[in-house]
Amino acid sequence: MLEIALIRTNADLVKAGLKKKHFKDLFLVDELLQVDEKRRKVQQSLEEIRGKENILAKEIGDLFKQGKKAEADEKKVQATGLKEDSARLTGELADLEDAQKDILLQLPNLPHSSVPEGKTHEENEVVKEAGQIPDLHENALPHWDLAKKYDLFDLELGVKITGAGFPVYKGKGAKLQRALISFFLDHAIDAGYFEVAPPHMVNEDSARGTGQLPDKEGQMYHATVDNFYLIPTAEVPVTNIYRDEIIEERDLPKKNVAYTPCFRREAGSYGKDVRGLNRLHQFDKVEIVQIQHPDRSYETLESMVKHIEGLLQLLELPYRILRLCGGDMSFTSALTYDFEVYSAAQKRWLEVSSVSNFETFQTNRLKARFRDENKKVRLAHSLNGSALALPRIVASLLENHQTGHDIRMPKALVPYTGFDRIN
RNA sequence: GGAGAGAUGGCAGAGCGGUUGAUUGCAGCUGUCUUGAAAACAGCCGUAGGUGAUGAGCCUACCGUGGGUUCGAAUCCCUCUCUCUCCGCCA
Repeated sequence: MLEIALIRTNADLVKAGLKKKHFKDLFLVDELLQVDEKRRKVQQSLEEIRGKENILAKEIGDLFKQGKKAEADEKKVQATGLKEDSARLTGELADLEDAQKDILLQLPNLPHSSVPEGKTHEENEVVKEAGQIPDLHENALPHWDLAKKYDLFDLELGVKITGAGFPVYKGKGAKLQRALISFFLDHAIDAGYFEVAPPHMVNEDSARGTGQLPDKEGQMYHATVDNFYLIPTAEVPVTNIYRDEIIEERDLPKKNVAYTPCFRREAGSYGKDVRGLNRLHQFDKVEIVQIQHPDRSYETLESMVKHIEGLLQLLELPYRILRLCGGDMSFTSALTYDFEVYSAAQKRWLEVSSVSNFETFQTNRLKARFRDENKKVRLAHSLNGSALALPRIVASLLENHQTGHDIRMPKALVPYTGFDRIN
């Protein structure tokens, strides 16, 4: 959620940013300013009346103590008269506040100045491409066929137990999951992240805090009896650790890493995008989250990019880093880098990580703040990134490292898997 | 799931219809003293919104949540949530 103060003082800047993000309803900004002005007027009149009511109430109390009942009753009549006005204005104010919030929730975050112009993913900027794309033999198999050949996971079995998009990992496939999770967690801990294992379900407040609600409830599984949501990413429970908190500046940055399964309904997906492990309803992911001082959040973003890049290098996968253009960025992000690995048998790039700086967009809604050197309470910046999401890493690991008679494991992973090839 | 008790500022803990945004203690901050520290003493010490200059000051709101009663509610009534104790069930 954008800060109203910024919109009030820099409406043109806000509009320019929204335009870069290809946000259509620019008129909302002016509408918001009008509502805000009206709201403040109503609030002022209401507070004036409330002030009078408070004074009267106090006077009545004093009169009663002095035993001057008649005078007190007279004041009571006055106070009752004020009540009508204040009740009316209270209702008006609540409506205006709702209207203001409603518009505010519709406005996406403003893009950072380094965000490239553009509307679709085709205009994303390739910042870097690295690693060797393997020259596979002709009968190289896509990962879903490799899974059958080596008995690594079974999607049909998942359908029987649950439904489409819920794979059953088996044997070395299952162990590979466990190995990757430990591998990712250990490297994050080495990089100074503090591990947390959060709940896999969250309440409504948390879902609202990170922006899944009110808009994206269709994306989440909902346990209606208890009104809990299955998390679509660890970002939700981990970032909510800092909801309604004020952090001392010396305690920044807060660096957390968490492994969780992620649950996404992914309504409307189809075709080659969902084949094999390309898109699932349940998958495992290790997520890194930071709460940082506004002056240092972009350095932090770069360090997160470096961390993720290091993981891909250790896994010996060909990858590229994209800086997303304004139109392709998420609603909440100010700057996003996507990481893609090349899946050599499918011959396509698969997104395995997305790392973003949200600046104060999330923390404004979360009320995640810090106390700066002048004792002033300010909104912190929040950042997060996948490090990494497992299924597509597995897909690309299997495809890129297949030899025809087995699949080689990258050296860095062997201590975790306990085997150096799948055959 | 059943019965009971409770939810107040960073923590502990008063208050139970009228200068209570809230006694007090601890923690924290500033000053005096000290070479420095400790101790002692004095002062400060919640958040949000509005208005001011992103200052001072002033105003309003907030004592788990949402309603209600009243001129006035942390204090009374109702709803929900959560915590604790006991019983039941259980990985």
